[in-house]
Order: sequence, then C-alpha cells, then structure tokens
Amino acid sequence: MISVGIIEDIKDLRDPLFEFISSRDEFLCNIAVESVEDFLEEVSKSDVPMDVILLDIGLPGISGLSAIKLIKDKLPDVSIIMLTVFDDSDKIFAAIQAGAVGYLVKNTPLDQIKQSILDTYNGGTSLSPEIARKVLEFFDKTKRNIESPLTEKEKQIVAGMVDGQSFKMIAANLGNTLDTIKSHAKNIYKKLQVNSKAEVIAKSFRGEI
Amino acid sequence: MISVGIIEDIKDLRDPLFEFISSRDEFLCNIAVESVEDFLEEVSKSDVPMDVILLDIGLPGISGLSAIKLIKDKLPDVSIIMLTVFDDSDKIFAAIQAGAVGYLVKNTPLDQIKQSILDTYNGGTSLSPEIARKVLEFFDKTKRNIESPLTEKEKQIVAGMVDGQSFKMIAANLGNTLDTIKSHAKNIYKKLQVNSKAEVIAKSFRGEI
DNA sequence: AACTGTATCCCCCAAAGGTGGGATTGTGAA
DNA sequence: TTCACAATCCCACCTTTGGGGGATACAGTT
Repeated sequence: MISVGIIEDIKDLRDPLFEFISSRDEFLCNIAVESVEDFLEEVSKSDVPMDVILLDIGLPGISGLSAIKLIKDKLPDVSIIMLTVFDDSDKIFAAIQAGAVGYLVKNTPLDQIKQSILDTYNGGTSLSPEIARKVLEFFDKTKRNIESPLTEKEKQIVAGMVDGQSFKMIAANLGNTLDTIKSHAKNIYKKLQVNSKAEVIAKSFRGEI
Repeated sequence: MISVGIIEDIKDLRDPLFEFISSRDEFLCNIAVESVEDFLEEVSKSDVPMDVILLDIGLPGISGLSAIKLIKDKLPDVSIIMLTVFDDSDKIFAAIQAGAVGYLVKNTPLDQIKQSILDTYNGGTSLSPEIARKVLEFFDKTKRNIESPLTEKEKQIVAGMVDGQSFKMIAANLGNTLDTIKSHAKNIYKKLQVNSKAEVIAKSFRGEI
C-alpha cells in the first residue's frame, strides 16, 4: 500500500485527486491539504507514513518550489511529484534540482497519474524530453555555455552579487563608482525580468544566467 | 536538414538504418561507418556537417562508451544517441555521464527512431524512467543531509529568501509582522555567521544549510 | 527556580538597495 | 550617418535591510 499526500490549493483539483487515490486499493491518501504549512503541521503532529507527495508548484504562501527542501528535511525518503498548470520547464528543472523526481501537468488523465505514482514508488520517474535534456546538459560540462543576455561587465557584477558582496564592494573591486554599479544593476534586472538582487542570485545558482 | 551519422559494426543493422535515414527528406546521412576509428578519420579529412550521431554502445575496438569523449572533443555541438541491444541501465547511465543525450534499443521501430532523432535535434531527449531516476539521484542534495543549526521557523524564512521574496512578503505568507521576520533574520545571520540575505541565499544553494 | 532558546512583537536609525529620471563617450551595425 | 547599446557617471526619492536595543510568553533543561 502506497501512502500518498496531496498539497494543492485549488479545492476543485484537490478533491477529485483525493477521491481517485482513496478509491484505489493500492493507494492510501493520508493527507490532502491546501498549503505547505498545513502539510508540515499534519506530519508533525501525527506520525503518518508517506511515500509519494503530489505538490503544486505554484502555491500561494510558501511556494511548492521552496517547499521541497522543507518537506525532504522532515521526510528525507519521500518522492515528490510536482503538479503544474503549464509545462514551465525552468520551474520544473528548478524543482528537480531541489529534489523532486517528476512532474505532472494538472489535466493529466487520472489513469496516467496512477501510473506515474506507481512508477515513482518503484524507483522510476517520468520527465518530458525537454526537462530530461536540461538535466543532462547540467551534466555535460563541455557545453555549459548557455548564451546569456548579459554583457561581460554585467556578468562580473552578477558574480559579485553571488559572492554576497554589496554594491559598494563590487564598485570598489571593479574600480567603478557606486552609481555605475547601480546603473548596471538596473539593466541586469530589466534583462532578467526581476527586481531584486536576491532573485538574480537565485537565478544564477539555478544556472538560468 | 539534419545531418546524421551512424556508427554501428553490424552491417545488417547499419545498412537498413542508412537506407531509412537517407530516404527521408528531413535527414541527410553523411556518414555510416562500422567503427569509431573510421568515423574520426572521415570527419577529419572532410569537413562534413554533423548534428546527430547514432552510436553503438558495444562496439569492438574503441567502445561506444569511450568514443563519446573523443567525438565530442572533435564535434562539441553534436548530439549523441546510444544504440543498445539490451536495456542495460548502468552502461546507459555511464554514457549519459560522458555526454550522450539519449539512447535507443536496437529493435525500436524505424518511425520511432525518426522521432527520437527529431526530438534530440530540437533539444529534447528521451530517457526511460529508470535511467532518468538514476540521473536525478545523482544530484539530490537533500539526500546528503547536513544537520542544520536552524529551527523549523527559520528554515521557512530562509526558503522565502531563496524564493526571492522580500521580508514583507515572507511576513505576509507566514502570517507574521515584518518585525518578527526581521528578528528571525537577525538570529539566522548570527547562526550562519553572515550579514546579508544574499549570503544566506548563496549558502542555501551551495547546500551549506 | 533559574536558565536557555524559540517565537512573537515593538522602537529607532543608518546603510543598502530599487526606481525614476538624465548626461557623456565610444563602438559597431543598419 | 543615424541608431542602438554598452559603459560610465550624476541626482533625487523612496523602500528595504541590517543592527542595536527591548518586551512578553512559552518550552524544556539543569
């Protein structure tokens, strides 16, 4: 019997999933909650077994992405399958890196969801060709030049950010004024479509720059 | 037009493949040889284009496995698909690590081979669930769990930081005031011996938390 | 009972970061 | 030759962070 957990904020998706999984002899759905917070609370107070978790990638509050670490911290042996609305390969790849082992688009037929849970429980995983390729490219050090929209100068500044340096320090290291670095930072944010240093650092570590 | 190369020692497999690929408008089979040695010689003397290579994993002489490095050395941008007789996951995983992006069992229908070449050329890849899982386990940081000095609450706040959220957003998501989050952040910084959000994010991505 | 740590909040202030302009110079492509 | 863009700086304004206090409450340890 495979213990399955569901974390999905939309009731209209969560309930049918719960019904379906509960109705099957091979599955047991111990937990079906709307947030990561609720999930962590549930597993904390009662010592429920947990084999596979279906986790919405785009939850409000603690996002599904950051939840992976939190969950695996508590349940290191659980297999996490992400639920996504669209086939957002960047987010899915980030989830894979964080420790998820698969993903399902939300309108997947119930029968195939069943199969995915079984596959996952039996040590397999199902990835789309694009995601799998991204994962493989991560391995292939020979071809790690993802063409970045950033200029050399901008890359140097990003490197400083990733180092944990303040703009003042970066300016000093590169021999520029603070305003120059701030100006470059503005351009970097625009190019990467973010609006904080923190997001740039995160993107960089995910290999998205 | 996709340039395809074939390296396969068994004539009865190589010739039909060559026929099939040559007969298709979208493909061009420049090279169909029986050994890695022959292949390297061919590409050295003439400057043929090469997009995708079908490479037998169990060749006599230079094995397909060790050939991957040699080929990628000469043609860094080529995509290599391994041809195998059996579904030998250890060998395939080794090939993936060496830089191959996919594999095909030799009795695969020609039509599916066509599709795999197209997928591969378009930046995809097709892996079996077992292989994919093996690859994922290779970089699951959560499995090597470093004991963190942080409390549950603090970890949640770190997760928010890594998500690129401001303290204000984290406070809203966790149902606290801004000051509470700031207070926790101070403690986190003290424990981790850092003094900025940026450093916490970097540490987290390095798996140091 | 005293102590330690966690979680929750409050205040203040200074430093750092983000946003909106604007200016100049140079380079290389249309 | 325009035009775009990179790199350099400047100013002003506002928000966010970081550090320094402190308070209360509750848990578990010694």
